[in-house]
Amino acid sequence: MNTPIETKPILRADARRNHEKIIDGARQVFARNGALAQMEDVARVSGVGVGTVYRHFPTKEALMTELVRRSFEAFVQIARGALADDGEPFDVLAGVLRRNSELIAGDAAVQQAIMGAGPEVWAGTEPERQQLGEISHTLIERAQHAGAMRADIGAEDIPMLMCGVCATMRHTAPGFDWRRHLELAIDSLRARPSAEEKR
Amino acid sequence: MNTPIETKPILRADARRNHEKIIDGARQVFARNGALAQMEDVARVSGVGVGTVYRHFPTKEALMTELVRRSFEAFVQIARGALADDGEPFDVLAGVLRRNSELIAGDAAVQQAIMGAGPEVWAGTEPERQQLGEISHTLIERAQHAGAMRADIGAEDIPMLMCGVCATMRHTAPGFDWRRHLELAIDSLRARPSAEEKR
DNA sequence: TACGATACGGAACTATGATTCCGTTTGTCA
DNA sequence: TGACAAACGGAATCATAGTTCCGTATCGTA
Repeated sequence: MNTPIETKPILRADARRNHEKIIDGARQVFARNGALAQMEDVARVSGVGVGTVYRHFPTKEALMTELVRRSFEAFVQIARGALADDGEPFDVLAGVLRRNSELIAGDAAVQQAIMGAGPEVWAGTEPERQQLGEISHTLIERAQHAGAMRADIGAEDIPMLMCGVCATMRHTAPGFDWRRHLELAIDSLRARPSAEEKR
Repeated sequence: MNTPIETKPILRADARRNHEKIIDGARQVFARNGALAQMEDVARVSGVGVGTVYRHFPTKEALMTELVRRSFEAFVQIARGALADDGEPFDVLAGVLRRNSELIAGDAAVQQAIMGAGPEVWAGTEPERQQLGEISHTLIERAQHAGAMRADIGAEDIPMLMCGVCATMRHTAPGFDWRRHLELAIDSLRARPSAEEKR
């Protein structure tokens, strides 16, 4: 249970180069195919052999986890930036959701991760989700304080709603429009003008 | 392209009996495991051999499609029943969503179908979705006429929102509560008391 | 009851795709 | 530049799960 000071072993130049190539290639393949991405495809698109992919990532799931984790870091950055935005608090929060949704929309693996497919991937993003939760909490409090947001909304509602929007992103049938779904979800967070008596 | 009068060949007694056993068994297995259900499991739970399952359903997907189609029939029944309900129109619609959601919550295969996993399954429920759409349309019009529902909501928004609720059902992480998600979705359909000026 | 058609069971076959293994190549350093 | 460790490539391996096949059992009928 003690952490043995994670000494990353200093990679050889070609290995370092390949590591980048693999992450770039894998991002493309996983963004398009989500968890169905195939390691052979990752290798081909990355311009290396499968063996090399496995030298850098022990399993497919570990690779996917790393990719998703990086995306979550981006979401944290965007959310963190919004903390400094002194616009109307509800709109600031809505803006974060809209911007992060645009990123999510381009990556099937991230969509699946948010939807909870794959426990390992979900667990691997714990720290980032933790941070997102704290930032959301602040943004929500501000919006509630300004009277623009329902008082009974908590930070934990946001991932749940985003999970739903992700499901719509994955749906190809006509009538499924994730941007519309997102706007409806955002509207569901708004305070109701004459509903102050909500228990 | 002509329909050759679908003469179902009159099954032998044991075959008819097995057909029921398979549907019952498959319902259990698919309800628990969704599309990950295994044909061997279906056979075992049904008390027949795999060969027999395949005699009755040509592929796993065909079996799943039939199961999901039957569930959709139940949704249609519930929705149809609501047409005769002369309660407050918005609540009538909300009631349909709540009751159908309870059914959906118990069946992973149906959740996945609604989320659009598997084009064949989705396509196989076309007639039922068609009927649901028509009924929804009526219920929505009534609620809008009563002034309780946003004017810009259409029948096609319902499956989209339900798709989102299904995603939450499948999520096991803490904080994901599909009933809460559903209530938020329902709230997003309500007319805003002082938002008559919505363009 | 005997016969032929139907239906059954489950072992065997296949396809797919993740992962491993090992002979070869490349980078680093003395 | 030579030696050795590190890293590579990709064929081979392994596991899983859908589907097929065919010898056997059962049903319906004359």
